Amino acid sequence: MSQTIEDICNKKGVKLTDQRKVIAKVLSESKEVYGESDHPDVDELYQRVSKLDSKISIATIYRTVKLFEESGILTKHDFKGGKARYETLVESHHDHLIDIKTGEIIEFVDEEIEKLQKRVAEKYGYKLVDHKLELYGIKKK
Amino acid sequence: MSQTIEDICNKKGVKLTDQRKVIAKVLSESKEVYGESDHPDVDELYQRVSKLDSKISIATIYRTVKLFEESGILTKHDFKGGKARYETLVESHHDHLIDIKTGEIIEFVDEEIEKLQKRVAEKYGYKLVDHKLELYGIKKK
DNA sequence: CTACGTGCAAACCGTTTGCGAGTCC
DNA sequence: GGACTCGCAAACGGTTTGCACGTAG
Repeated sequence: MSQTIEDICNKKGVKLTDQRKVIAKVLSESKEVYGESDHPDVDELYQRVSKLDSKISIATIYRTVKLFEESGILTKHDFKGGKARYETLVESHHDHLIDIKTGEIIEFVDEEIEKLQKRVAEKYGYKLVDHKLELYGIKKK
Repeated sequence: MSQTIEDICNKKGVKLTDQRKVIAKVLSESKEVYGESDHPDVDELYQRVSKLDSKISIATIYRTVKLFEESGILTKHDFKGGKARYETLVESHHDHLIDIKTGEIIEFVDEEIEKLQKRVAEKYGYKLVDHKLELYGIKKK
């Protein structure tokens, strides 16, 4: 049922080169290997990819990541700290709760907030096409 | 009642040099001159400042903007597009609705969303210390 | 004299790009 | 052959920083 990155590439006519296959593999393994809330930046991806094929350049990572983003495989996040971070797109949309101490990320969905956002946009005469909600918190002991 | 940027600097022990006074002036005039939803980036600030004193370097703008941010005078936003944009801190918190066509920014507050955010954080055992909500929309005709 | 602020230019860092070489059809 | 992809190194753009020179106390 769930389609692989390779499936999506085929469907969209994106050529699957060896390098892209390696990157796709790293991406699809991300969540399993590195935890559910894995949001690697390009540098991290580069390092993970390098273990499988040390010949792949960081420029290719950048190009592929952009390509995958345009194909709807990845989403890009500009969290605090300059570096863009990526995650594989899942069918269900979610927002992020970020631990300001550890950087740990928790994904969540809140239907009520979603609805309210739409309503706010409409109140100002806009059609909501996208949104970003980030909560920053400290873990209670 | 409302304190000026200079007041805040005095209170915090931030030395008010000539350059900083000019930058403070530009900032406090921002909303009046350029509209309520003025969120200039460093480059824009530099240009506005240059009109008053062309000797002030862009490095000083960067340093002052960072200083003011730390003093709670400005807030920094990392909207889409690489450049950081700033706005003078107002007592009432608000979020942003951004027109993806024109870049126009509408500020809004929604108490209900605020409350829900707090609740979500708590659900995961976190104390909410900050948040960012950006809505991206298209104007309806 | 000491501490700090500034202007300038160089460095920095994440990201993009031009180019020559390679690959697939 | 033509279109595309890659690795490399250079370029880019926003931001920071080292340094020499003020300037204030």
